[in-house]
Amino acid sequence: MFGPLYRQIADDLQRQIEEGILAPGQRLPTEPELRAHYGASRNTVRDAVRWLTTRGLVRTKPGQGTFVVERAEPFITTLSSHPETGLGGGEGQAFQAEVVAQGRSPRASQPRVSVLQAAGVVADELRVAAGSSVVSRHQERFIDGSPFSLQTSYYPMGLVQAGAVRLLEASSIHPGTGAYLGEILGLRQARYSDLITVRTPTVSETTFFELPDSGRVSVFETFRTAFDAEDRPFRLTVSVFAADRNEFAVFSGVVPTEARTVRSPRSAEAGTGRDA
Amino acid sequence: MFGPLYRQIADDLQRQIEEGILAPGQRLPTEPELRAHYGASRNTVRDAVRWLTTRGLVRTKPGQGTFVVERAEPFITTLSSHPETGLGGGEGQAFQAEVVAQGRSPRASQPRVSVLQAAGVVADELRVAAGSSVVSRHQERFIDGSPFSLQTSYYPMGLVQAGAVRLLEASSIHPGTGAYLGEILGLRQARYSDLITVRTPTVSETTFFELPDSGRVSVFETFRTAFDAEDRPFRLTVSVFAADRNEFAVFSGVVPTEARTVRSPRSAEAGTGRDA
DNA sequence: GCAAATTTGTTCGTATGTATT
DNA sequence: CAATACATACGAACAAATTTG
Repeated sequence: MFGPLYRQIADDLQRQIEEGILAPGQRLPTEPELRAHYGASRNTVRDAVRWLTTRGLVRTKPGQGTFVVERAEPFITTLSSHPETGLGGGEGQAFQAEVVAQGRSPRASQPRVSVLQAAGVVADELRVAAGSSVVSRHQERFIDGSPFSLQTSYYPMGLVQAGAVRLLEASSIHPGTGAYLGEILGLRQARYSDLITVRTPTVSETTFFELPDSGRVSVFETFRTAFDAEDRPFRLTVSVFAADRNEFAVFSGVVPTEARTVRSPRSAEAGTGRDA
Repeated sequence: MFGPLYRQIADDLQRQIEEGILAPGQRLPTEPELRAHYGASRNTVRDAVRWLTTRGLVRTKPGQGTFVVERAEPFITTLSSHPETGLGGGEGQAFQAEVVAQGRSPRASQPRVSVLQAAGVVADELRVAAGSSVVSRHQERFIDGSPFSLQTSYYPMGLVQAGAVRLLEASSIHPGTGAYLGEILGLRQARYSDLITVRTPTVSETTFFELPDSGRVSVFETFRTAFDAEDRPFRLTVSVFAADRNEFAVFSGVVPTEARTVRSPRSAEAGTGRDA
């Protein structure tokens, strides 16, 4: 046996978790029990448990115990546009449809609408002057009751002045904001570009997604800029997803409709030539 | 003042880092110095430093000290296909071109070629029987000398039997494997699908990417399945990237060539309505 | 509703080991 | 080899959260 004692204990517990001896959701032995079992001090067994916590294998709850984490079945969002609707994953109607298609149940909060001054990415992507007004529409989204995404769309105030006054309504626009803009202004989403990043969550995101306080789970942040037929940007949508329960699919080229299904590769990890 | 003492110390150090009082690369005060400064025990200042370590703000080096981490400029990989070449980011020639276009310097190791039995995702995606032979071509990629990605492509052995014997060569295939398959077998990549996931790194990935041992930085894993004109899969490419220095872009719809540039939104984060 | 028991969280102290300069 | 700096390990006490009686 080699390495520090706390690592040996952590490795042994990790092995038990991976072999299913300690099943997901199950409580680990308490600190005094581990202490007796491994003949180590309390601080050392706590170091071992912390090692597992940092790697997301277990979660400690004060007053209750330490539990093996249960991994949620990842939800797959399609980022490329659907051939017919031109809509990509996560957007209004596409979100609802995609969730239902995966046999799960979507819910979205009423939008929180505000008018603010464009700055940073918002001004850059919408190509408006910094300080000019933009409409922000923010929604919280849930799947099967669990927090799924935080989404904020920004529209230049010019769209409202041109007649799209419902952008300021603090309620969902049926059948969809895109359709509404097409109807009122003849605006058509000709293309869009997505940028996907991963970063550490903010405090409010940690709260919303119920992430562990360790900073271990990061969030996906996608920036989607939509362009009209004249290639002018008219919307920026910033979405945030928890990285531990979301995956993204992208299709390129002509895709037969029946082929547009994906499943997570996680359930069948063997055979990729990875090490253990 | 509220919260545990170690958090107060950690928050104060974090503030100093964010305000630039402690610049990237700079050494933090030593444990005895922090101990004197904050009037806390050594274990407590160590808890504070660990808090920062877990969140990736600092890095401890035995015998040297604790240092503020320097964040590498993120590299952006385009996942959607290029209108002309049909190639997506990360693939052979596209990788070289994209890196150079961002003003950086690419390098790839010679491929490690092996023949193995298909299993799991590989068998599923290539639609071959589990246990049948597949060719695996593995490469390590570097940008500006830093480890960038681990990439493994899997081809059904049937392609070799049909005449594409160079797939077994343990050297790069010029001008590209895709072009070679087109030349020899008339195989054309009509479409592909990508799946993007984030997971914790394996041990060998931690070594290759020189990731902190804290398990904090996760890796992107992309699964790209390429299909021919008859919509049969002929290649699966699994790529792994460090999540702390990579981003992905996706373009949909008709995209003017001059619009196909992206920059990271990280440098201009203000104005997205996020909290601090 | 309250009190006791259980379980993890925080903080101190001390000693020794390992890596680097 | 010596000095410096972080890593590991032990012990002890009290606090906070939760469940149970």
